[in-house]
Amino acid sequence: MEWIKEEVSRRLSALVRERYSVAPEPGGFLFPPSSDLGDLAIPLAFDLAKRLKRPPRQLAMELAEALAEVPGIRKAEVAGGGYVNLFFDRPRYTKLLVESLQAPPAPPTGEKVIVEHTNINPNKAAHIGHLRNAALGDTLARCLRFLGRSVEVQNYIDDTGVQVADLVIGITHLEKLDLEGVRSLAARLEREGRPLDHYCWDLYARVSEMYERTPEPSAPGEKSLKERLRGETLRAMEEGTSPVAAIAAFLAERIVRRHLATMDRIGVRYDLLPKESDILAHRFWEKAFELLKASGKVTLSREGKNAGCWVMELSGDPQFANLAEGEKILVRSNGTVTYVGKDIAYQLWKFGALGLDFEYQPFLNYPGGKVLWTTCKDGEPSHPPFGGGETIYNVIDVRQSYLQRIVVESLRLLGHARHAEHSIHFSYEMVALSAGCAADMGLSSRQEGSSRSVLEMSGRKGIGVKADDLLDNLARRASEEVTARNPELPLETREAVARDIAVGALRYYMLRFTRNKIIAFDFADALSFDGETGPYVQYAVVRSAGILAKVAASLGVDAGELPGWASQGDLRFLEEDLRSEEWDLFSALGRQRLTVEQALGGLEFSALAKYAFVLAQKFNAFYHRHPVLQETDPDRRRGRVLLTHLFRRRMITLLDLMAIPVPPLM
RNA sequence: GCGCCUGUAGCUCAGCCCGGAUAGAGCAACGGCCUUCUAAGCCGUCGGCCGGGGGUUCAAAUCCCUCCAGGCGCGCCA
Repeated sequence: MEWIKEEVSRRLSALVRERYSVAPEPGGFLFPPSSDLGDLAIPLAFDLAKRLKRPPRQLAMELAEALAEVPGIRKAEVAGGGYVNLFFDRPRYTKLLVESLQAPPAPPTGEKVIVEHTNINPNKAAHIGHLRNAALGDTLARCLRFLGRSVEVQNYIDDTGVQVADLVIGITHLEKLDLEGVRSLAARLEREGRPLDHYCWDLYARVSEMYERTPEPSAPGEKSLKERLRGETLRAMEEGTSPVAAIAAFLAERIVRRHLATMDRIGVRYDLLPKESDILAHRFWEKAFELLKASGKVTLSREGKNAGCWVMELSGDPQFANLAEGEKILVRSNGTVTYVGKDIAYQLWKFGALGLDFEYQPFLNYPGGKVLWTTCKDGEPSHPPFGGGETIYNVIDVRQSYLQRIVVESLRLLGHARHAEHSIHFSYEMVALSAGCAADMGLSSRQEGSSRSVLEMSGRKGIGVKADDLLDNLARRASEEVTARNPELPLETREAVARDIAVGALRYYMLRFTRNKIIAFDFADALSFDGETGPYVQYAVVRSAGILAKVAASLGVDAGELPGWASQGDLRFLEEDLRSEEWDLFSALGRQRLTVEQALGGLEFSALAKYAFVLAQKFNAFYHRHPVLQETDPDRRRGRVLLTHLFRRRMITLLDLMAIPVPPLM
């Protein structure tokens, strides 16, 4: 696809310049609605018509005449009001497509990209909203690598925040446990097979309930129970030596490991876990604060509402117009730094613009040898380089847009205009529970009656669907289906296939919606394996393997020899039928790279999912109508084997970008 | 109040950035296809004032303005 587009673009530019004496504009390409209308459509004549004041159809005729000469183009037709539709030389295109399979992947370029995603507070189990974040972030990282970028994936751990503090309060005040008690609780839960993070999900919700039950302080100025407990606990956590701090550290680490296990189930892994406690310990904020003060944009507010706070001046953007006095507080009047402040420091470090670094140690070894590192106090002298990215993607839900804007703006204020340009907030809408789903769970959604109503999940209230539970449900459903179809297989095999299907269904579901659409989560939708779903796509790929295996067996050759055997055929039969399903699939398979580039350009990975689905649909249409094994014409038979092989190879690559596994059977 | 997002078939969504060919899928409903490479499949039928109005244009779901409905954000929380 690429070679032909480049050549056509070149010809068009030259033609426009020489014959019509106007500046060539990078004209777009379209794909005709169906491949019998052509393989590539050029709407350039419409644009020229406007500029030259000539009828579009006439111009299109002239363009078509010139383009018919391009090597690789079989013919050029004028259609509609003035489209030029190009028909590729099908055998030639197909040969090039097959050759492209041999091309080695591009080695990573030196320019480093950092993708930060997941970022779950380590005080409760991951829910399906976190799965959307991780699936998007992971697909982004995989696509960047596919296009040859070198990528570092970070999962930021807020191990010193109020959320962890609240959990600790639950342990110490509701469960009345000390450090030893927590350890034995964790051990007991493990023996019983109950995940610690699931237990904490409930406990955290109980803490919120307790706060709500407690009456407000009677005297003005008196602190509420919540404020008092949080204050005490956070202070103890910061001091770092108290038993409370040890409880917090123990729970946070155990829960992080649980999150990593959950994410590993869906194929998501990380390079580094930067911890908030280490941002504080390595004095990142102090350094960032110096820089901010030196810039003159951050000053101590002496009067008004924000008196006693260090604030950053923000103006010139209507979004910031609502800030009290046009300033954003970075340091509170009690001397503590806000979340935004810490995030500015972290973002500076990610660009290598802070002048400080963390210390590092391995956190765990993934099966297969990959090491996940974490920041720490006394690190190992030798470690891979972290941070210092050229471009940073922060995968964070859309509700944080405002804060992300402030962080980017602060980079600009510090004179890092280029870094500001390369700070990308990859935002997406939340996952909420559909009205029906909420009702099933005994909850009521905000607006009864309205079909679009949803219920926002809330970790604080314990409202939501846990990631593990959804995955378990999917695997159970898949297992039933696999067993119904393959009762003779050993249980172990059936379960392994079921796991692949569960992951495929989940990853596809999380990707199929555009990112600014709220996912109204519904069990019926998420557990469906029919139609536009992961299993539909997986099934097509599994079928392709089945067909290839049968062909290889009937020929008495090894499956590996099939591509060589198949490419010896004469592909001219593809030219015979304009509406050939075979050609339609070959043609679509050539758009893989283009699709990945467009998905990345628009940060819209639903396009990738859609493309995989369309390919699967086309493959289904193809093999239902065109038998491979029974075909008697030797060239067609080889051609169809080639097509099946090409489909399989391309789909495996494509599905890997979304971490959708390809099961050995279904 | 200000900012952002959403509104397309009964339901869930593509298409909108960058205007162009009869507005596409999936689910649901209905009717067909398993003695022929796995029916998680295939084929067909039904279903649309593209939220309303105005404008720009040869051409608008797509661009501009405006209104309506819904969601989110705007903390010395994160």
